[in-house]
Amino acid sequence: MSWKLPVDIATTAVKSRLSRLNPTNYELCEKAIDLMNLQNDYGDGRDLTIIDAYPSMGIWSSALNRKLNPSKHILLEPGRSYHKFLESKSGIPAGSEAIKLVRDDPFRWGTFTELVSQGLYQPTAQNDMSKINPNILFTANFTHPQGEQLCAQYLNCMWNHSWLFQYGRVRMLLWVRESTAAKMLARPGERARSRFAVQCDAVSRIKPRVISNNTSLKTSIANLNLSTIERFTTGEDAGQCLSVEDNLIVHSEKKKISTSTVTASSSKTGSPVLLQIDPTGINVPHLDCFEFVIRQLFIFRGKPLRDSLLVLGAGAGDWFPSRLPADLLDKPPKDMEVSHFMTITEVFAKWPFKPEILHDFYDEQEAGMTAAPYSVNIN
Amino acid sequence: MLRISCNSPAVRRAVSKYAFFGNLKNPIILEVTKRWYSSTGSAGSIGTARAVKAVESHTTWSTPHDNVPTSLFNKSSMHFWSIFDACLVAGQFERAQNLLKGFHGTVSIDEFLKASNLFFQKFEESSKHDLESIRRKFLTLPQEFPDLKLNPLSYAILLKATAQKSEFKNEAIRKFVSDIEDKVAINDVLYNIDILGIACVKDVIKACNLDPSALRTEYQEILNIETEIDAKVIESEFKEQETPETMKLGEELQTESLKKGDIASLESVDTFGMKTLRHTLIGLVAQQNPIVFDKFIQGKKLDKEGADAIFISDKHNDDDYVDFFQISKNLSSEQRAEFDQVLETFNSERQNSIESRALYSARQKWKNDFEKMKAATGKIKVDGINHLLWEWHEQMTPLIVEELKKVQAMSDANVTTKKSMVYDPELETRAQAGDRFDYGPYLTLLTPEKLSVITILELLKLNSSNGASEGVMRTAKAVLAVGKAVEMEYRSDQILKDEKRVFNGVKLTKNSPELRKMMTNAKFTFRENELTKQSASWPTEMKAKIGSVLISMLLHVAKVPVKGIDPETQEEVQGTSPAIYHTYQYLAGSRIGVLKFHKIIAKKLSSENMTGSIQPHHLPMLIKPKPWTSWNNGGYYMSKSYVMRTKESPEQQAYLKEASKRGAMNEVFEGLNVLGNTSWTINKDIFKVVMQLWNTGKPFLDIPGISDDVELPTEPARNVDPAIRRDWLRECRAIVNRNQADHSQRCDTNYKLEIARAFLGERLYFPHNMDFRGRAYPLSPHLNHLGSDLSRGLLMFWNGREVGARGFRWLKIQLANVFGFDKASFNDREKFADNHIKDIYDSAEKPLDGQKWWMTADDPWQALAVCMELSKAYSMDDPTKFVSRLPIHQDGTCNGLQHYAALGGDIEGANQVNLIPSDKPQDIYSEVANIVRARINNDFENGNETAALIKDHISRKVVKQTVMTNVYGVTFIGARAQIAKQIKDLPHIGPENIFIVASYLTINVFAAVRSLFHAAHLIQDWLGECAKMISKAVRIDITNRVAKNGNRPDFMSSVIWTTPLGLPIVQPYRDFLKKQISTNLQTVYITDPYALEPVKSRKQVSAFPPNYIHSLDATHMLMSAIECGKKNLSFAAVHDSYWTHAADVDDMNSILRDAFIRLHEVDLVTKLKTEFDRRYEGFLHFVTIDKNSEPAKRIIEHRKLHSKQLGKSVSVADEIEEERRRRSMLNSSKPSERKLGDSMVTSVSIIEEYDNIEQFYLKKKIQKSVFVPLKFPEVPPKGEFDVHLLRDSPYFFS
DNA sequence: AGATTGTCTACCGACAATATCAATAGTTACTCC
DNA sequence: GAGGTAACTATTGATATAAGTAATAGACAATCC
Repeated sequence: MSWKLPVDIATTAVKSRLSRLNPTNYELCEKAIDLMNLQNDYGDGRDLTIIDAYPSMGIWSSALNRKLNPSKHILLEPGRSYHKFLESKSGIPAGSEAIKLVRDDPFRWGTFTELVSQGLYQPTAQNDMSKINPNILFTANFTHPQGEQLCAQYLNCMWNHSWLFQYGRVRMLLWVRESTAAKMLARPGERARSRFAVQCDAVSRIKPRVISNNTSLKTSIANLNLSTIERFTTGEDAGQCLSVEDNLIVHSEKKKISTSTVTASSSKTGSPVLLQIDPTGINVPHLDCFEFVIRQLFIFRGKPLRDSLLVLGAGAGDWFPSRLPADLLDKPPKDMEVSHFMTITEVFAKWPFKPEILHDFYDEQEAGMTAAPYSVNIN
Repeated sequence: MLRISCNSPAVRRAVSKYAFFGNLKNPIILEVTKRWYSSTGSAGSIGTARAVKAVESHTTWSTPHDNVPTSLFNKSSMHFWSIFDACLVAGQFERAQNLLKGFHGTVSIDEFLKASNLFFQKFEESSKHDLESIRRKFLTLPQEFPDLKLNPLSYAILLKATAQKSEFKNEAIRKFVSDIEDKVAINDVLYNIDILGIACVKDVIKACNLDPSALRTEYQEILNIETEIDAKVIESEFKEQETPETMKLGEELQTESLKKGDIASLESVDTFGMKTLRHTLIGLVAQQNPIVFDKFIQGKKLDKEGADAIFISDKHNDDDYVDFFQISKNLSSEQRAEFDQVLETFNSERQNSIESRALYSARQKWKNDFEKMKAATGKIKVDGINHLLWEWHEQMTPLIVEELKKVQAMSDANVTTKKSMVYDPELETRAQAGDRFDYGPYLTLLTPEKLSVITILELLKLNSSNGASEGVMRTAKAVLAVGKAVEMEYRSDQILKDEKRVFNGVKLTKNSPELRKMMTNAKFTFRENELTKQSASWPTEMKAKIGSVLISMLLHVAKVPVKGIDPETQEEVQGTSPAIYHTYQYLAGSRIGVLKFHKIIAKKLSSENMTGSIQPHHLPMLIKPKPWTSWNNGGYYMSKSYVMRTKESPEQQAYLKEASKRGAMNEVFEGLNVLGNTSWTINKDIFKVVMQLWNTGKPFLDIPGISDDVELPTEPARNVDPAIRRDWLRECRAIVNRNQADHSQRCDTNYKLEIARAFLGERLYFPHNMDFRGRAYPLSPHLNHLGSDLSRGLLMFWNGREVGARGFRWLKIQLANVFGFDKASFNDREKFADNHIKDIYDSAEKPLDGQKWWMTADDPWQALAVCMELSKAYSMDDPTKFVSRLPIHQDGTCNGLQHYAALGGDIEGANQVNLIPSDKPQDIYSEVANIVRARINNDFENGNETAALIKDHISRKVVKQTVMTNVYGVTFIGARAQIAKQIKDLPHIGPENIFIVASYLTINVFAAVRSLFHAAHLIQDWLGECAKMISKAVRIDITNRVAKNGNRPDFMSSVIWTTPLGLPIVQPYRDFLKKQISTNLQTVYITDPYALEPVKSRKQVSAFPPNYIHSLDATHMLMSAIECGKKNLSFAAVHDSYWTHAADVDDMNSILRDAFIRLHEVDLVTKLKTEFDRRYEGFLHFVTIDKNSEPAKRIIEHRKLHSKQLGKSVSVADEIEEERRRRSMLNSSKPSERKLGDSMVTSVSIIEEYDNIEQFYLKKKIQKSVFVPLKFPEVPPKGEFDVHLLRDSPYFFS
């Protein structure tokens, strides 16, 4: 009951308003899956459920399906124009219970709770926390404009052990824009080092598995840092990642395909990158504080901590300097490791005058307007 | 073939005929003196190129036809004037001279002379320079700039120096006069009294034995007073408007006097005004009412004048202050007239004092409280925050002094470039030092004390402004507000200084009120002098820098005592925390800098006594506002006020200034003056009730209670479903939001009440100015009659009028109106009051302990006020003899639609909005609801399921907002949101259906409104269409700047029109050019107002119809105001709600009807079209036509050809250039060239060959962008409605 | 140059994102002819 | 002493930031081949 390649996508124009970058190179997909050695973690797929968000035409999905042979493969695809590729008539074996197309938008949290409540699958919490959750694999195409937001939110869930991560260390395989990947992968000291990357580092191991090696476009911060590419191509992590021309990731013959679906790299956001994100299952202590600390500190990402302490709250200048090592105080946040932030968080948590509300409730839209002098007098 | 150049004299005459219509003066501002196309110079590319360059060097407005000068709005010149002025006043003459050098050559010689004279003047005034060095300067400067020719003003400055600084004055003067004889006439020199000062002029007259009658006439009067007085010099009591010593720069002085405490200065000073007033009152009152008199004699706090009297006294008991209102009220009418006049004189000095000394009094108040607190040791609880403010102020001042020393050092070192700034790299960065070079001169313009007080006051005020959450405000806003406040204060100082220059040494010798009045008037005249009155406003970025320097100092020192737990010992410790700190917040991924008040401070600000924290130019006035005489002259006396709120749009300012200069706005000024001359007082009875409620700290009516700590719902566990957490977060946000809204409302109310308290028993006035459409607003923001129900309830007219029978009826109708019972006939409304007599008594007598019927009203406070009046009236034997002070409102019913109906002559529409007489008011909202209901029932019968859901829930309320906003051009989406909000709580419509139902309902409401106001919509559409054309049109007399977008030109023309009263209106909607400016605290992102960017076409279009209508309703209001002023009615207005005494309502009603008729007797729309035709004549309109149409094909061909000629692809600029060449040939004087022009082909000439090019217009798909000559659509046909009918329509305004 | 993608959606009173880094423009200092 | 260049700084421009979005329709501006 394997899933064949969809109908000849090269001849089918797909009209879509969701501007995703869809990997269309089936062979590449298979290669990537082999590289990740997924079979190792999921065995014969008998106990595996794949939750597949935004599969589009299902090229990547079919490769995954073929390779892992999951007992359930749930496709969450709200884009109507894609449905014709994902319905039984197109390559998917008719009557297959294993492959289920759900037309809800994975953007809504409700979509996932409904999967459970409607009995599409019954997740159980994982026992052996030393491994990746063998029963659930989450994959998604987050190359559309809201994709990065979803990445960030799911990562947040990882911190909170909510959403799928309440079941344990659920792996995520995400196709994201290169600009997103660059943010997530940046290491201390790199230009793109961001709050986002620290968050990733804190709770997961994250690796790019397919990247584009089109170095001619690698000037912007939106693209993967050259050193990152090197790291995964020729450097320390060589061989862990496929580095190909971007037209090999999407489809080489884009002329025949409607541009909106299969656009290759745009200079702004880059070509699609496949990320493998393995949660470490760690519980970050003082989560509220940690979130606050990194959010605030990254405002002055380039200034030595010593000079930007005030963003942590009024009077921070009196509390921290004596309680933190001098070399840490001299580091700017962009050069810090997760452990550094942890140290700062520790001290912050003990601070008696730390700001009371750590969440950012600032919201302009609805503020004011109540004291309107000549308010609308409704009667 | 259509020819554009219909610029014939005949047309011009036809146009100018419209300059007057009806009996209304209507100067259209534009005056075309030249043919526009020849204004760019000769034809041919070379000439054009040169012209283009000249044009680009300064701003151009929307159109060349209006002859509105641009030169003053040149950015670099603005910057020059502001920094030049600052340097001079700061005494940095080296740098100023350096600036002057740079200025030379970049401007006209006149402008340069002005600058040089300013230089001379300040140089002369500086104590640093002796006569010799001044003389030298007068020699060397003209040497350095040979084209600089001194004028009489220059000599006046030198003369003044000579007179003042010579040892043998008379001889020196005589010598000087004879020396300059051949260069300039001495009378011309003496003409500059504003420079010389009265004393000096007299010296000269005496020394040279001149004939004073040859001098400037308006000065004769004041000179005469003096001459008279000089004979018998006695001691003058006139108090110098001296800056109090403690406000002077210099730390020795400051610490010294601060330490010893100024209590003494607060003690009573029996001033002249006081004496007069007392005298008068003794005279008046002795025979009349001994009780009032006694009270007055014992009046404890009146002995301090002006600002001190207003602010320092806590008017908590009746005995704490003198109740002028009570006094006046109890006098007989002749006595009252006399008293009122004396009060005016008395108050004029107090007003002066308020405006010039308010900062000082605020500071005194803080200090008093501080010392009171210190005296009461042991008592930990201290009310208010004033003692804290005092501490901040005390600590901040030395920091400013420190900073000023650095600036002084810079000046001493004669640093003239930023590069040469010296700084200590240990302490600050190069950038900081560089910033000091920029802001330094400005900072020295005020004393450190003032700067510190301003900073504190501004921040406090900002906290109550909208959008500030609990103690949170945006840094950018704060920084600019402080900068602006500093500038304002500087201007006030300058005004004082100018006044002092003129009156220096002049002593009043006789204490007659008349004399003093003359003196006061003279001072108003001379307050502005030729040199300083045009001073350019400070650049925004400078304001930001100044503000940030000051705020960062305050952040540094402002502390608040807190209790905390020591982390080590776990003991409770007393400590201090920063009172304000700077941080950042995120808004949708964008970082926003904010300043946060410490919680303790924030709470105090929302609840406690704020006396002493209000800026003077935020207060009502004690005397009649200075009448408006020009765009920047009127309103407050000491602080500069502007007649229009111009949104920093230079084009608006330019038009306004020009109109003001041409005297086109005198009627507008007159109307505003009427509004300003209406005298008010605080309704003490209401105030007492409010205070009783307020002091509980509990919520009442619309006022939220003092918020305790925000209670947020408990945070759900982290690992719950994200949706739950999201909901929680949302809820928190909502709570925080509500809280912050409550907070600012409470702060705002606090301000209002403090002002009301301060003005208890006073007579007060609201100076008014306008928004850019001409609608009038009081200048004082907190407490005014435009404000909330509470504000309105607190105010009443100072003068009383016996109501009479009709007035009594109007008083009752007013009650029904404020209860929302305003849809009924007058008789029914009157009955409403009669039926509630019991309630009225109960409410009036026991507002808080009775049935509280008044609280059920729509406008409870105003209702209570009416109840109180009515109960007094009812309890009189003859209620018609009751003297009422309550403003009675007459509101236009859907005023916007009234104007539309009148414009369109739409009978049906006119009927709906009460333009046509009827025995019962029409209620348009109900009518719309009815139509909608009918439509929906019909659908329901045809089986529409959505209709079934909503059919029984269509109320007036559901449709009201949409009908109202329809006039403002609400879109379908917006209207649907409104309706969704209205129906979202209907239980039987599930949340999932709200959207569908709302959409369905909206469609029907729109349809109903359209059907009811068909004609109105035709006009609305026509206005929109015109606006669209204008904002999509290009001028061809100048080269358009290179568009960002290659295939679309930048559209630079905004919609401009003139109201029937002659007010030019310029829509300000353009892209802004925003820049990041680095300041001490953070960078701020601010707009550069002097960059004229392309218009926001969309906004221009959507805002024009409502703006036009509003400009008409503003006109109507001003016309009515003028008439009411002539008839001596007390008149106030809230846009389309006109107020007067009950007794005068009938008069006002007839006046406002007449005004409306006069306004609409003329075909305003046609007139507008004529104005547009004229103003935008010759423009090209950018449209898209069908690509496959014949003209499109021909144009494509032509472009190919053109492209070949150019050797590159044709840009829009090229195309415009080509057309310009053709037109200049067509208008050439040489027949040969004209012939050439006739035969020339451009893409526009191709278009012109088609009579009806509109047929090819296309919005979709296969389109081609082309230029067509701008041609406004014909106005929609006017209907049969005769506007005169409304004279007899009782409910037109009701 | 034309299709596609993105934004915005009621007037006025009452506008407001900021830190950082790369690239460019502008200066000064210094060398060499 | 002129000219040129290296070295440096100031200015300008581009970009990331956070992290529920929410549905609908239609015009218009911006962007990307």
